[in-house]
Amino acid sequence: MKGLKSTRQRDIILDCFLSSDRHFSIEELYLLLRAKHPGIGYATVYRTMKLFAESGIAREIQFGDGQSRYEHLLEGEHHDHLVCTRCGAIVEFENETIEQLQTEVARLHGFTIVSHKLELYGICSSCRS
Amino acid sequence: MKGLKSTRQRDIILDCFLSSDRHFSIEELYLLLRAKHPGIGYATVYRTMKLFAESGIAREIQFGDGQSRYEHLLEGEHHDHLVCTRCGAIVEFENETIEQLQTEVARLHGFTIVSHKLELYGICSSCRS
DNA sequence: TGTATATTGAAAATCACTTTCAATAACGGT
DNA sequence: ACCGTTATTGAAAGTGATTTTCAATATACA
Repeated sequence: MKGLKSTRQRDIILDCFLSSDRHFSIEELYLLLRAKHPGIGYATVYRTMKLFAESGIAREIQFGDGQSRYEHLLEGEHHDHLVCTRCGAIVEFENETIEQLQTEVARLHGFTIVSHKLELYGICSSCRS
Repeated sequence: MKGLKSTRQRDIILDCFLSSDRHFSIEELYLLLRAKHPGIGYATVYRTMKLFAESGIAREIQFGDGQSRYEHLLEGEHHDHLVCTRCGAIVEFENETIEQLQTEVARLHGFTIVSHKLELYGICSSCRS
């Protein structure tokens, strides 16, 4: 891993983080970790996830609920999110056409895009029925 | 204004907010206000902007810098943002095709969209040169 | 194995907001 | 204009998420 020491805590956190597809908040991850490994500190989870984000293993996302969440970031993969505002369900999607249009819009305004954030908020089918 | 009492403070804040096209953070707005009107309190600015957002005069936006910002919200108007990560410049844009594609993506996943957030982060032309 | 350096956990600190509460100001009726 | 009711205000205290501090401990490498 990119210049990071391998420590017991980091191994445990990475393991837990990778073993689920959830979009973890630190709080959730911390509680889950504590269940199996009572010794791990709050600050360590924060620090470690931040580190993972910096080294490209994880991506930090915010859905406006006041907490940062982290998701896996696989090589070169990119996706956006659909968020159900009723039950909190999160669906990932990719749309190449939208991405192209974004680049085009940016170009028209003289910007070179580095990254983007697209989130669609709505009601999922099970909440609607 | 929608059931809101007109007070000296609200008039001043609204005036200041509307007199600029900036995407104000509360902090910025507060400091600007203090210059002319030393008596206005921090909490009042927070409360008032939140109120403006609820009554449809302003829209709250977040660019991931940890602070909420507010922009004017004109009747039924909607736009997204290009943000320069170097100088912080913000450009607004609209793209009907992207909006349509979003609705389509949501439909495919069984979602009914209520709102969305699209932000493009990059480097603007003057920062690039 | 020794040692320089990084990491850890607990607690305190910070940051952006929100709430509390007593004082003050608006609004509506008279 | 005056009064009473109710909303709004400012200062300070409180929140909740995240960060920092610091002494103790663990890791990597000579």
